[in-house]
Amino acid sequence: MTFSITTWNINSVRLRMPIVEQFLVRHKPDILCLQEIKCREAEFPLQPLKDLGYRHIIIHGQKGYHGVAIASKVPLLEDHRQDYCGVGDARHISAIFERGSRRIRLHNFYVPAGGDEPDRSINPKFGHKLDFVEEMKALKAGAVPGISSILVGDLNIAPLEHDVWSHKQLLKIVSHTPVETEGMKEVIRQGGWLDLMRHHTPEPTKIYTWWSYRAKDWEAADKGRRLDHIWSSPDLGPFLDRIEVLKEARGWNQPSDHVPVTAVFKF
DNA sequence: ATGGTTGGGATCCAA
Repeated sequence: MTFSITTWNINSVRLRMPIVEQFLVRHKPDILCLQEIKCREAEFPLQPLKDLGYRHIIIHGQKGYHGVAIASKVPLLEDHRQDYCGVGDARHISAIFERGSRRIRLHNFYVPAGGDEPDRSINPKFGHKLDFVEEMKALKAGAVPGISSILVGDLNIAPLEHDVWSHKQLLKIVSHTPVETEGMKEVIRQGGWLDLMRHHTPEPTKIYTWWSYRAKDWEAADKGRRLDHIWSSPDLGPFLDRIEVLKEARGWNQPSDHVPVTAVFKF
């Protein structure tokens, strides 16, 4: 039995439904996790997803900013939304699903970008990001015996040297500063998570999932970063068949600045 | 060292 799950920061789901549908028709993941939907729950375009077989949809929306959603072909059980940092942002949604005899807890995150200045004393947005990451350290992949875990999302941190186009040039750039990358490594270590993308494609192979809108020619410059992630509890590691980073989606009409990342399991 | 683009929704903020 196979199972596939995609994470994609869509940067306005209403504007980008044409490419969401294009992706789903071509790639048919069992579950699609979206971030930055930038709409309220009532404004979310449910019908096009239901028409493609994604009948189980849960949304944590917000007017204009942030927002996360899970669209699934398999039923979603025991869903909840956690308010990280207690500021009322829609940045997390979670559910349990079943695949064969397995029960899996899925978390979908949109971690704060953190602003431009990597100093919390002058940039509160960077402080918010660090606090958010600190709170994520409590999330344990093996929290409930008999239930596996998958964590996906736009985590807005590129933790490893080969997760960015230039390690040296990005050390003082928000998303790759040591306090962020060490924080993320602690979230992984303390939570007992497995970084599935690096399990499949170890360093020093470069992996990017985001290319800035600001580059004149994103493809020629290729100054990307790995900001989007798929983690799991270690028990699922042996069943990972492949990871697909759909770089071509960055070149589609009216693209997101992030591309879809898919994990395919063979159980 | 600087400025570059995009989206939402309001004429600026966040990314």
